[in-house]
Amino acid sequence: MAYQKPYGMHDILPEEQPCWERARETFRVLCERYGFGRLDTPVLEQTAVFLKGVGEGTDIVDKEMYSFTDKGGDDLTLRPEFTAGVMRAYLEEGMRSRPQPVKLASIGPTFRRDRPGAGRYRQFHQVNAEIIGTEDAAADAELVAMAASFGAALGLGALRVLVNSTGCPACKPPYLAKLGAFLRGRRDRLSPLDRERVDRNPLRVLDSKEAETRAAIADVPLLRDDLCAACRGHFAEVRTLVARAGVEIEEAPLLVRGLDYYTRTVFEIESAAAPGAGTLLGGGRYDGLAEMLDGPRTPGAGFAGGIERMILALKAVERAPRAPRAPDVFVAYIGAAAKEAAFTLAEDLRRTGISAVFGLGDKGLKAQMKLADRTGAGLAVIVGEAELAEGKVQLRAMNASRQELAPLEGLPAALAARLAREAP
RNA sequence: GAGAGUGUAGCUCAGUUGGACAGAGCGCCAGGUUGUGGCCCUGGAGGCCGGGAGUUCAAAUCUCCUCACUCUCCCCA
Repeated sequence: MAYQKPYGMHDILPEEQPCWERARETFRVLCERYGFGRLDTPVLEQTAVFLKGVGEGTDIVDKEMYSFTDKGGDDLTLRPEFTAGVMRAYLEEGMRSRPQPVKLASIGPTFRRDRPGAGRYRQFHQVNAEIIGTEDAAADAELVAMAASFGAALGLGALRVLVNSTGCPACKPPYLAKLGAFLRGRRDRLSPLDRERVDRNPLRVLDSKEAETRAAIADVPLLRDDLCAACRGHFAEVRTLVARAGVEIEEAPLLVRGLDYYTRTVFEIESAAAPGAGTLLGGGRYDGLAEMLDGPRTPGAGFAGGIERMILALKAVERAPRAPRAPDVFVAYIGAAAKEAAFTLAEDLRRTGISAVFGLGDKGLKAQMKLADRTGAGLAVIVGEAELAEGKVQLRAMNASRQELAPLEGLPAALAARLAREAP
């Protein structure tokens, strides 16, 4: 093979597109229903947007970004996530002067240079929704409910919705000090990997999957018990509202997320049926993000979902994915003299709104009919020189193997009527 | 970044203790019907056996390196 796709990236072939369209369309409908406006930001941002927004010290910034200097000397980075760029746009485009909060939804490719695995790619696609400009716990609740609805509407089956609060600048630092002291006290009982994390990123030790660590920290102090009154109340309201919305949640006191900007609510949704697919959707509140980007204090919350992962989960639940849409009509012809008339007919059909595939390739009728069969078209129009002389064509119903003569004149309109009648 | 496994035609895979031109099924193309698909029959195209180096009289088969994929870990979507 001469050339290969970049490591960890993938081609999305035509037969996979129905799943993708379903994911995109489901998200679009949901955004409309929840009142989100669509925002498209550049795939590239100034590197500083992510350095400041996502945070130095996070895995994403330290080792997973695709950064480069362009020919003009600008430091640019392929977005590893949406939120920082969306906030940058919110600030730069003056969205502070719109009615608050502003609800923004995005969808597109994101890039992280980590080790590829199942449902994990270096270029992957996310859906993203942000509510910027309010601290209201109802915003958090709405996002959790929306993320869960998205999974349900896609048909992902049973989901686990994990929710936690990571506190605020008032209650988190004291807790971190307490946690650090606790962990340092039993550093020798932690796994080697977690020993290093004690100083670098103590919160991450909490959701460690290493057995020895889990055993060692069974009685670790939880932030849940040390939240300040405001955070405690906020978290309680989020849980109540989500529950009222009929979404079942699990409190996950050990859940932390790897991005610096999270405050208060964090949540993750995974498939109960396909736990191997990893986190399907995840998000939380980021009241400090705007200030990290040198903007005025602006609260916000959001979530992102990995489309590849959701499709993976979808396939685990439903094994007969929708087939790509077949054309309505295949247009075949016999003899060079009929080619022009057939080609013109195909164009006329398309202008009438009928999907038509023309028998490309100067093939014989047999080969064209075989192609017609493979495309799945329900109807074939055969333009033959003999019939053409009388202004007629053959109209063949592929499934029924029946065919009849039909006038070429007005055929598009006649077929449109016929297809409308046969449609469910 | 760490560990393990896999890599033969577009796809799914055979290929015996290293031995002569590398195979099957499906798919693709063509013919069997001057102008008709699905089933059947016949034929054809398509592989430097992931790539490179080495061992050997001889390598798809053994060794090393490299690339890609899969699965854990890490991290997350």
